[in-house]
Amino acid sequence: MIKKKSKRERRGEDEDNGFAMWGGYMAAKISKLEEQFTVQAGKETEHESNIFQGIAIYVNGYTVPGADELKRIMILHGGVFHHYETRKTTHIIASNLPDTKVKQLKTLNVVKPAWIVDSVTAGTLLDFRKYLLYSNHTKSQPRLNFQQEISSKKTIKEDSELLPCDQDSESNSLDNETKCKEVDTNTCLRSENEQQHTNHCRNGVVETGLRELVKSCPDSPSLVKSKQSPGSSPSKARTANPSRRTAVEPQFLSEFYGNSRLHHLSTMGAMFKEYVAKLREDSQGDFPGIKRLMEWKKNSGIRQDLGADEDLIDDFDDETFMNERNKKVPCPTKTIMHIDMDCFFVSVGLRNRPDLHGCPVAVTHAKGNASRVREGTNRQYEREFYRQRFQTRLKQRQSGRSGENEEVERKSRLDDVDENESLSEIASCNYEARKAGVKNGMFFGTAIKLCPGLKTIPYDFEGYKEVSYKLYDILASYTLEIEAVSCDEMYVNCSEILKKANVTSLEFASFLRAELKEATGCTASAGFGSNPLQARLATKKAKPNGQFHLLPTDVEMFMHNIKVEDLPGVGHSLAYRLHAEGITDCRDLQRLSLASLQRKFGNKTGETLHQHARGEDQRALDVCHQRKSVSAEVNYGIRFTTQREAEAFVQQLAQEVVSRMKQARVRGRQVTLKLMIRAKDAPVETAKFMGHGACDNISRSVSLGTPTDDPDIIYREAVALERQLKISPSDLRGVGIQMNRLVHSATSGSAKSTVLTKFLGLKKTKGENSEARIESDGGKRVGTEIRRETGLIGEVKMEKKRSAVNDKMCQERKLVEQETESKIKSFSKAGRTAASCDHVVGSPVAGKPKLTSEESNPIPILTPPVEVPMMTLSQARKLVRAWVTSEVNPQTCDVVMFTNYIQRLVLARHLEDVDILFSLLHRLLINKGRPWKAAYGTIVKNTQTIMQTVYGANLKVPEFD
DNA sequence: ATCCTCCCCTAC
DNA sequence: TAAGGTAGGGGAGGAT
Repeated sequence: MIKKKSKRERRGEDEDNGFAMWGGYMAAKISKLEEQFTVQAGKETEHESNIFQGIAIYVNGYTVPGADELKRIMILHGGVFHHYETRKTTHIIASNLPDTKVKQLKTLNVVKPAWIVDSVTAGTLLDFRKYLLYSNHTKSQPRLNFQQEISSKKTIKEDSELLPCDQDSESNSLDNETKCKEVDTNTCLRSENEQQHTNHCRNGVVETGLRELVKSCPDSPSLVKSKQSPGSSPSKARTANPSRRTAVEPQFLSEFYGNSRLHHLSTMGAMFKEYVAKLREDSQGDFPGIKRLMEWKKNSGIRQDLGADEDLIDDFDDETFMNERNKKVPCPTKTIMHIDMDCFFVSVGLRNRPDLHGCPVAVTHAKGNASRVREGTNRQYEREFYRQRFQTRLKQRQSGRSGENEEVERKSRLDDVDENESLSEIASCNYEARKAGVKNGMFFGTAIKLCPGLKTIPYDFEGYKEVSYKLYDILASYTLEIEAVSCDEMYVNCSEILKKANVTSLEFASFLRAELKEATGCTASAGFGSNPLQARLATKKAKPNGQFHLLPTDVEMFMHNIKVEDLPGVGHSLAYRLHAEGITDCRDLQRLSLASLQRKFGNKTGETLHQHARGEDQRALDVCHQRKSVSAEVNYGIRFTTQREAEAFVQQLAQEVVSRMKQARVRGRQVTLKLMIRAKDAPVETAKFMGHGACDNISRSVSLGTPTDDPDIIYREAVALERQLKISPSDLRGVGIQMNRLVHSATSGSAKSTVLTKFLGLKKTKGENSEARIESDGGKRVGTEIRRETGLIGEVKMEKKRSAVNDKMCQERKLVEQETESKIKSFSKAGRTAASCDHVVGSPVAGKPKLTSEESNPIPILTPPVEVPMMTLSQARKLVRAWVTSEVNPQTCDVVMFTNYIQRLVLARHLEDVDILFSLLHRLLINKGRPWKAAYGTIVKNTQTIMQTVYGANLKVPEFD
């Protein structure tokens, strides 16, 4: 991509090569930006400017562009990026913060990411006050009034002051009319201009309001949690149909991911694996932690035992000293440390809650122990269903195998909750709660019965991340022989540290844990051993807030009493099977021969059990991890009624997977679709609200000829697989897309994609489809009624052929198209044609092993691909403005580009942005001639097409008479 | 034997 | 109400 880029730059801009985007202005702007990034790609550390001199940001939560990108921008332009908020942080960047969080961030400036982006675009540091996410009057009256007003009139309107602050004031009141969105009447409401001006620079607030409003339009039946102040009533209208809070909603995916503990757990795990790899890459080989440790050791005087530094360790309980003698034993072999924060989520959550000190506390979404009873649910039935299926599977597995099997009772989590009690899960609970029998993963309904005094605290995902960074940063100051396990847990090869600082493992642990406590306010436990297994078991013994070194001489005895379920790799299922064999601890396990273990549990599993039972573990630390798959799946809130809804969701997932692949800089050669399907006879209404209930899991995969990160291809492959399975959409309970057989791109590490280059990258490969569509509309004047997807595809593709000879078509795009064709051919060769033109036009597919011809309905091309728009609204607005003002008549190429971008916004379900852009364009074109207005009509038409595909409805846009 | 696909299991 | 994700390992059974 970089090569192409420079070629383009040399060629100049007047050539309509598809890169000229929205006219000469665009090209000039972009090549300038690209130039910057090319330079930057070559030398990451080089500074482009010092715009952000003296600015230190901390990114809180999800932003566009993301934290990584903002970090890069900051570094590039002389600023500082903090992974967590420190005293030196000058600004917090956020797009969306709950009020409680804003309150926590009292004094600091919470600024929208557009401040950073716009400052770079402007080449100078803009006034951040215009980008404040919340002004001092967070719940300002204007907004309140605004809400009341619309609610009283049952009308939703959009404000013209949505125009970003940096815009000139050419907006006029006309906007107010044209942007009106009706809810249930045809009347539009204009709000007072004065009020709008009050709001003018509070983009965050206004946009949030808008987001909700736009979503409430009938065309996009959405339900977004309203964040209005109490008393404002629009939210009431929303709750009229509460059952719609499913994956059908455009915002579902982000809202779900934003609240899913498991999602955060996973992504943070991956994140810190990457972080360690990056630290290793960037390391200069200096480890200040070792110096600190040596200093401490020196100052702790003659006494070498741990009592030397009372201050440091008096927080720790007796566990700290439990095998104090160990420290005198020299350790000839490798020393592995396993370190793990104690009940991580709770610890982090309790940092600012001294009032809860000593109380049993759990982190959960539950607000109380009430669970609305819904018609058709039957928890006992579901529980019985799970039990029976488990037994059936067990029998299947045991058939053909020898062994006397005891019937062991298997507990279900549903056992201890009554019909109306909360099924919200406990993500983490502290040791006070554990004493009462509360466990992680338990339903709140169960937990509160076991521990009536249980206090609950909310999730704080940003807090977890912040503490994790501190944890990793501190550890990385000692060594980089680290294997990240998760956000709060890692293995560390300590051999070097102990040798260099001449300390014992437990001295190091004491020092380290005190340091961690100091830095994070949370306690950690550490275990040492000569391999990861031993270290891990040692940690288990050390917990909570302790440390333990399992010495080689003690391993044998130690292992005897370890329960099988405490061995890593032994979970519910294997533990059950072992128990059924009468094996409960490692002593039992040791009595079995390797061969018999392998016979019973499989080769590898048997061997692992055999070794682990003896405390053996040959595994080396994986310090530079490379991922093997990327996936996104949702098994919550999946309630579709139509195939179209299901496919639209698959498309969102494809997009999600792609953005993760891009971040990880990988492409995949295999697409796997994972579905959860309501089991036969399982109740339609699940016990858990929006849960998946009793399901059958199905996965189907497909190999591609070429590794891809194209959302379009992935989407089509996934949908092809889904169709093939012929599942009623209403029975779907979970959907996932996984990419396997990854190819890691070696070069892109330094050539990170940027806001604009990502955007452009898509343009270059994807321009042809939308161009075709434009041709089709412009040329044939297709009627206004909605075309069926199938017909559309055929049409589009035919038109595409014709458009290939269009002399407007740029050289480069033709080239790309050829490439695409050849790519397609290679797919066919691999036996897969879902991505090919043939398939798309609906003709039977030749040489297709899996799809029979009658199944191969054309898959709607929801092209352009659903890339999350990588340009901020503000940037897009500037470009539109520049486009219209710089050209006498619109160029086709630019129309294509703009349409493409708008379509992508629709696919990414950013209707609010689409709306704003249309209003802007409409306003700018009012006094323009016919060509411009025709172009506008074309853009609208093509947008409605994609609207139909995604939402099944048109978007209300301003029109010319 | 070895590979592939479709599971299942485990861990956080 | 509730936010049941995600990566990796491995087994069974069929294809080569």
